[in-house]
Amino acid sequence: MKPSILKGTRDFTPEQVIKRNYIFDTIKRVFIKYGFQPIETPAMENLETLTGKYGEEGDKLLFKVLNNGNFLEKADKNAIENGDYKKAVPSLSKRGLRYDLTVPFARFVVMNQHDLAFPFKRYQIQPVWRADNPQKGRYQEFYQCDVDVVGSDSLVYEAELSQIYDEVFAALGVQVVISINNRKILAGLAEAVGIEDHFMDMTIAIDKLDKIGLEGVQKEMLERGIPRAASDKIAQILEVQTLEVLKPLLQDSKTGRKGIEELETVFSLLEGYNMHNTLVFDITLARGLNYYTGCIFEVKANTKVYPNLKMGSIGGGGRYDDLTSVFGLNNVSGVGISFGAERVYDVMEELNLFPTAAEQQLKVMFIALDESTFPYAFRALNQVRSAGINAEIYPEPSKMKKQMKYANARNVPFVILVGTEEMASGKLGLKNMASGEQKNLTLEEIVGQLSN
RNA sequence: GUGAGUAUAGCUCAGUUGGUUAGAGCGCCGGAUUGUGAUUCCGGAGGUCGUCGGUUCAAGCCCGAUUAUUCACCCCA
Repeated sequence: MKPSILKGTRDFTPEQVIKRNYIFDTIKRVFIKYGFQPIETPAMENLETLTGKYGEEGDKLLFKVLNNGNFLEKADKNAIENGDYKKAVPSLSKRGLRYDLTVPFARFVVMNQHDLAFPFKRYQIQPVWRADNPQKGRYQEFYQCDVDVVGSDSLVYEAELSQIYDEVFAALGVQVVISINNRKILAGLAEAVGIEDHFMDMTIAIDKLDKIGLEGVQKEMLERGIPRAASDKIAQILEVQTLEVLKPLLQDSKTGRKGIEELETVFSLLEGYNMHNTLVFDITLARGLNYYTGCIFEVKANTKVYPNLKMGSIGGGGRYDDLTSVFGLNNVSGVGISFGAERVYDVMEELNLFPTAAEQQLKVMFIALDESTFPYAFRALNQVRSAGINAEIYPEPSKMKKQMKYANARNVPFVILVGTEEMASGKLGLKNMASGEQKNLTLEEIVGQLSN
């Protein structure tokens, strides 16, 4: 058969894995620095745990796992005959692949609530799966890197999460714009123009602003049943750039005032912190997910610095006051952000931001020239390894040309040549593959040189 | 789920209004050089033109279907 891999999935070459780990390691280091602890959850969850948490669209994109054994026996035959596939699903599949890391985390918190110290700060770096059609920067299997805090509504965490975004992208060398808004401000906006019942429609439309423009947003709002007078007013307010200007406009809305106050607190906590990137209040930031209740975040590569880059958001998050309640634990507030590692990778690749040093792992390769020197070279290899140097030996003493070619293909910085002369003198040939320079040195001298 | 584009050597791609034996660059293998890779020179291998069907004297090229893939919409990281 012809080998192939599934749509939207990828194999990774050693070079790619090394680069991906560079991103993961950088993110992890910052998470740990801010006091977050790692957890892991299974790739598969009870389908029931996942369904209904991401809206109707999300349910469609959930990967469902077919039951084992004779799954037809227990299938809901009525539903199947009536063509009601949605109703038939629970009888055919009791498991699904996780769609994000937040819902499994909420499940985890509820199940382990008696063993956790609150506020509980966790990070989690694992793959998730979505049956979405792939396109640029979008895959069916991809990693998310999440940090969340549950069990506190302190705004200090919003401030910390902003700093985490800032530090990670500073460390990776990507210049970003971190946008921050507050769902309460959007709620206040809906209140101020009298369309509380169309709150969702309004946020979905606003969320598309950078894609379809202000007129497009107005059009979308009209299509979604928001009266023209209200949409005009909203459009007007969306042009507001600062909290100071916004404040009087939302004065009549208690929720709106609270949202502004929260953002002011976050900004004041961050006073004196030396931000490497841009953190901006952006009233047009909405985020589609409707479980957010407070501050919301989104990160994009800075288009002023990289005008030709075409990539959507590379991170997002926010506060959700009641995520665990669907699993039976009420009044536990959480706030968290996520890094889209795959998109960060694509951005860094496009901008050529990976350090070349990260690609080199093997330091030296031994080349034995004949059968009699091979065991000698192998023992020398072990000594080099004992000194903590990454090393290997070409598996057979074949033609030097062939061995050199392999070393070159492997991108090894040094080779050590071992022939009968070298074995007799105890001085091995250390060759620098980049410069071509070659010196005869004792094993001790070689170890000393390679240890630098 | 909806729409558009693409499918030719291991990779990136040419291929004329349909007309002899389908090409290039890179890579791969061998040699120049039996103790030196990357550079140079010489030689070589490698294709059911995604798949199935149709039109035609003749199809890589035209038509239909199908699969894969890319991009966009919806939604999202």
